[in-house]
Amino acid sequence: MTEKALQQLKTAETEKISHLDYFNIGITVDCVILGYEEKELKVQLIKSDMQEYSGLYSLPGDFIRPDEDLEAASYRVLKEKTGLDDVYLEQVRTFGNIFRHPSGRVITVAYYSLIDIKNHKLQTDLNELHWHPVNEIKKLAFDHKLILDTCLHRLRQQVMEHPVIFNLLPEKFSLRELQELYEAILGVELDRRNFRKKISIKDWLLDIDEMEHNVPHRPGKLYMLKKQFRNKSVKTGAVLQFA
Amino acid sequence: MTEKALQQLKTAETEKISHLDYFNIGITVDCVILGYEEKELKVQLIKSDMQEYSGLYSLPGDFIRPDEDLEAASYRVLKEKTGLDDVYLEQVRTFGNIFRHPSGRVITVAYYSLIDIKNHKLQTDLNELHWHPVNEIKKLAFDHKLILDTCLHRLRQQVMEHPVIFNLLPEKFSLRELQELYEAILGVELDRRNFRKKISIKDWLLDIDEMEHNVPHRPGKLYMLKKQFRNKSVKTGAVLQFA
DNA sequence: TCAAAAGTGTTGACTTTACACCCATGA
DNA sequence: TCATGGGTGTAAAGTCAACACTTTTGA
Repeated sequence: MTEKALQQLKTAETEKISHLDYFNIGITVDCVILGYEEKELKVQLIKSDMQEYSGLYSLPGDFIRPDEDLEAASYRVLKEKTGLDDVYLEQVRTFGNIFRHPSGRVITVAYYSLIDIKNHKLQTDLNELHWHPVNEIKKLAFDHKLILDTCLHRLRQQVMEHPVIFNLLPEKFSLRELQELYEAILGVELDRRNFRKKISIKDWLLDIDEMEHNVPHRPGKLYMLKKQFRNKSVKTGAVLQFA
Repeated sequence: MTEKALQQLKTAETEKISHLDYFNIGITVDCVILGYEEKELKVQLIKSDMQEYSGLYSLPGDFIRPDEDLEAASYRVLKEKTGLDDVYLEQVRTFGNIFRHPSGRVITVAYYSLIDIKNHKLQTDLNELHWHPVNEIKKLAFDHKLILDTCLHRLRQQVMEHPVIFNLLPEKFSLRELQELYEAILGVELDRRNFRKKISIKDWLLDIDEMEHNVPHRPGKLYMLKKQFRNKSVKTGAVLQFA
């Protein structure tokens, strides 16, 4: 490369200046925080504090700080809203329609996370966030209904392929609880015998030789997810298919 | 809601001002433009014009304009680089590590698109973009190798579930070409008889009663993708599984 | 003793895989 | 006539879906 050609190359410094005009789009993360309780999938929502969407709920989110990674921003939102940090978190999609936010041009990166609602460290009264059954949500502020639906769609794909669903359950759970959770997420009924066969083939579970307590019927065995499958984001794995 | 409470709600106008500090992150789209030629999957790359990455290739991309949607930005990049507009395009993931770009904080939304290289409208000499076989790419500027790999991973998922692969082929193609393309993308060898059976079950193809020409062997029949499957982005569909 | 859920196998239907021969064409 | 790929079916293995009865516990 000649010296002249070298001079014509942009440097980080010159490009920074020439592109300053474009540094005027806001960028946020929005978190679809999902939990499971009373046989229902629930999501954390907050009353929108924008006049334009007064009365509607919205997803928790925040602007990304210039010195923070995308994942760090969504972990920060999660930590601020739930008090939890060691949670499953996954990027789903970025939403950037021009008029999606009344304050101006704001592009948002959507994440979903899976929470064990019964976790004793979970603090949802820190804020004005509350759990809402996802099946009862008809309308949200901004494009948050679309974001929620996109995350739920992704979640359905993920639970069929990876052992992520366990992030929604307590450490110890029965096969009935697990099956009911699959049914809640997928919106189908599953055959108990076939379900147990398929789960057993996966070899995800550890039989801890404990039983349920305080159930008004014959107690079931309790299981834990094997350590090697306790991931906080998806890498790879085999496919799980139900009838 | 009381009048006082109403006054405490943010308006779009007040929020815009309070958040101005955050409007200092650059946001771009990067396009993984894929084509298929000589039994190889290829991607369009340009010599990086940044001194920091001198000698390396990078993906085409550009800053998103404040008045343009994400998809519009990636279509614009595509149109500028290839001259094509009616192409398959899909968002894959957003990359936003703090130091991914030497010019400053730049978050990029990655898209991949599928191009018929033999399309007569394709103009790749408009720019300094050229086709590179994806299997020969070891290193790219920025985090573009990671972006490329992520897109290829998504592409492999998509071709198993949706009839998107046809965007890489000419309008009329033989079953051999189609099978070789699947093999190139998935990196596996497929059994010819089983492949044809599975494709036939999908009922994606129209037998147009034409034959190949100028092949040094018995010519095969030509097919077209049925109109109802000619989508320029993925919606839904059944799963295709190979041996 | 009743209600509720736990736990457990088999069969038939379907899907997937492995595999080989003759045919049509161009060189 | 040779080389190349086109075109086609079957059988065995594996997977999936449907289905019922006995057991255990708490109330």
